[in-house]
This record gives sequence, structure tokens and C-alpha cells, in this order.
Amino acid sequence: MRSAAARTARRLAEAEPLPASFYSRATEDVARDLLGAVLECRGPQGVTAGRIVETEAYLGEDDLACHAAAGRTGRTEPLYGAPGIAYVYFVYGMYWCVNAVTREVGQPSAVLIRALEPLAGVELMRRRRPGAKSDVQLTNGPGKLCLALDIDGRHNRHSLQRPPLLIRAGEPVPDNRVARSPRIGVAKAVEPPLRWFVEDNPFVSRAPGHGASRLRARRRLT
DNA sequence: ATCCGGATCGCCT
DNA sequence: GGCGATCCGGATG
Repeated sequence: MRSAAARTARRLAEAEPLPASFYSRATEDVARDLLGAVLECRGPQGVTAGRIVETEAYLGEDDLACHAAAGRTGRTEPLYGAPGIAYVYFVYGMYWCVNAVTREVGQPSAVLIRALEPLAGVELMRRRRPGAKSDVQLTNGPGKLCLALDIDGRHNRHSLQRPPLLIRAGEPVPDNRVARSPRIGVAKAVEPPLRWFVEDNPFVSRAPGHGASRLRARRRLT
């Protein structure tokens, strides 16, 4: 009853949090390297965690799709903070999205976590996402994963290196398993492609494996 | 498979 | 006043 998957989950659950230096780099590099890392949230109900399989880079004030394009405001303040803290924002009047702040203090950029593959606390996630028709729907989108892990405004500006919210090192994803595409839901600044995802992973928010969007969306790194 | 509207509200123009 | 870094359910091909 001790499957390889269970052992892997256990090892990842005990891995060290990624250090601040991991985030003090170009936002594109952080977005790519966050694939495979483990996002974990602890709360009164227990621990939930998942492997990051999809990310997007938001580059700063000159990136029209980045919230920092509006400049330094109450909302965007965390983006100007220390690399390695969380930027958690409220959208569409009902959802939260979580980012990891990158580069350096005063450089307002971040990586949006768009999808997870559940690793721990799946039962808890199911209770928090009663409408999900399958486990894939638990965390295959930025708003969904925040509901499943119970991430919200309380976590805004919180360090990602200690509980209750943290990102641990995980199994690295090789280049031949990584694909890029334009960012989702972004009308402005479609180029360059700033979305990274694990190819063929079923938990990616928009599976590029079907339909006409396939050729457009799928662009492997190697 | 794809398109569309509704929910719901903080934020910036 | 209008619009989102979204999600869901229903209609349409």
C-alpha cells in the first residue's frame, strides 16, 4: 500500500522552501523554474498542497497586462516588495489569485500560479470545491486552486518561505516537458508568450491537446 | 468543441 | 462608470 506516488508526495511535502534568492532573478526564469515546485497552504482544517504545472510571468510597469502598469497603488504595493513574498489579489468580485513576487525590491513583477496537480489534502480540496465534477477540476485554474487551498487576502504580502503559505522545491521539469504560450485572459501584450506549462499534464487550465487551439498554444522549449 | 452571459465588487479612469 | 491575470452553466454547431 506504499505506492511510488505516495513516496514522492511524502518527499516533496518535506522538501525545503525555495530560498529568497530563487525569486531574485528574471521573472521569466522564475516562472519556468517554478514548474514542478510545490505550493502548500496550512490552516485550521489541515494541509493542502500541489505540484505547480502552469505559470505566467508579469514583468513590471512596462508590461501592459501587469497590474503594475497602473503604477504604485494600494493594490499593487506588494509587487514592489521583497522577492519571495506572495501577491494575492481579488478579481471579478469573487475570486482570488496568488503570485510569487520576483526580481528585487522596487521592481514590480511576479509569477501567477495558474494550475496545480494535487499532492496532499485532496479530501479537503473536494470539500472546498463541491461543484467540481472530477479531481482535475479541483485546481486547474488560478481561482480554483485558491479555493481548493483556501488562499485569500490574508496571505497577501506573506513570505512564501514559511507557513501558512509556502513553496517547496520539487522534482525539476526537463525542457522537453515544458511548453509556452501567450498568457490566458490577456488581451494586451499577447507577445511574447509568457505562460509556461507542463506538456500533457491533465491539470493544466486549458489543455492544448484538443481542438484548433492546439497548434497555436503548444510550443515546446526544445 | 466553442461561444455567451451572469455572478459580483474593488479598483482605476 | 466600466472593466477585469475567472468560473460556471446553458445554448448552439
